[in-house]
Amino acid sequence: MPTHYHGTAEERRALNTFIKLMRAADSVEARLAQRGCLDDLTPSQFGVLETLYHLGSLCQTELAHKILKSSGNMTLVIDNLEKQGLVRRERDLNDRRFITVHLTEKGRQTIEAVLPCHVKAIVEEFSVLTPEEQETLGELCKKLGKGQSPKATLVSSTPLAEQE
Amino acid sequence: MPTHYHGTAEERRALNTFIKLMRAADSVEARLAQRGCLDDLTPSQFGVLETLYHLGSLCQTELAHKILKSSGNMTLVIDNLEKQGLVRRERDLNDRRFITVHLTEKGRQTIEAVLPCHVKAIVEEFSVLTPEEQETLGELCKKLGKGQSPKATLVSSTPLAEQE
DNA sequence: ATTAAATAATTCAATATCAAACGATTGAAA
DNA sequence: TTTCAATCGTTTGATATTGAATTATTTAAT
Repeated sequence: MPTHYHGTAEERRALNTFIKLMRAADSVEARLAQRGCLDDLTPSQFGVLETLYHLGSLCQTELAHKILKSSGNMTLVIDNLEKQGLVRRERDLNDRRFITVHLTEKGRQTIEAVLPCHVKAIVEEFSVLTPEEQETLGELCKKLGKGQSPKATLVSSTPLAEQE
Repeated sequence: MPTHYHGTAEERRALNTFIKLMRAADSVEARLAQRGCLDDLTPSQFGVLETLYHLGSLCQTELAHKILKSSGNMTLVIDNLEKQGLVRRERDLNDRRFITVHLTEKGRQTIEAVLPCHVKAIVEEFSVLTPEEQETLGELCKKLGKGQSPKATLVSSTPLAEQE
């Protein structure tokens, strides 16, 4: 029956902050998912649709970079979106290695139907913080995220709002 | 060629904070993973081992609750840990519905070998923030995470450090 | 005591996710 | 021009993840 972690004050502070950060991110994400705004779309699917909607057609590698997933994963996500008729693949004629992914009309309608509800939900989630607190949180997170390697998550990494 | 999201100031503030929060969480998590401290352990596997190490033997439902995953998922994660000889299942004799999961000697050695490196990595990640900034970040995240539904992530949800 | 509701773990189907290996294509170097 | 390196997308194998259905067991209610 071992006891809990004990370390220096510095270690405990970092660990506590780490845990709270992760819990906050997960909590918000889970509650957003539970609201059901995203309907049947998985987070990655939503991320792709939203990215295409806001940035226009992109190739798969760019898309993977935007939602910060692997290229192999992107193949599957696009596959599933294509099955649902939400996106369309188009081989690039200039450079046949590339495949451009387009939003279909149905895809556009889908993202437009989902977006307002999702934005509203996010605003509600953050309403527990004052505007100033939100600014502060944003600043601190930015510093923390800045590190060396760029990585982020699904929905969160999409250009829903601009990163400065 | 649609443009980016435009909304009220309130909406943009919430969206920006949301994105920065998610990016920060993902960045930190990804960089921690890249350091390779966790060796071959997946985040969930690490979470289970660490929870057992710090809290002692638990049944699967408790374990699932601790690392905030579904019970179905827990079955698989424990399966894989058992294959590696890191944990051991034991049917509860008083209530045969329960299965207690124990850390094996090999499991204990594994988590003890991995933990110091991981803690060190977390401290390094958060060293971009001053102690005060870490406290502030922790406070704000706590408020945000407090919401109704409890949810968190793998490693982060483990009792590495105590939640107050 | 028998039945009904609740709970624990498992299973299943679908999707996600990565890393690594691979095939196709392109562009640059020899 | 031929070859080589780089890049793109796909495939594969392993693990994760959820939600829903299922089985086993226990507890509570009748």
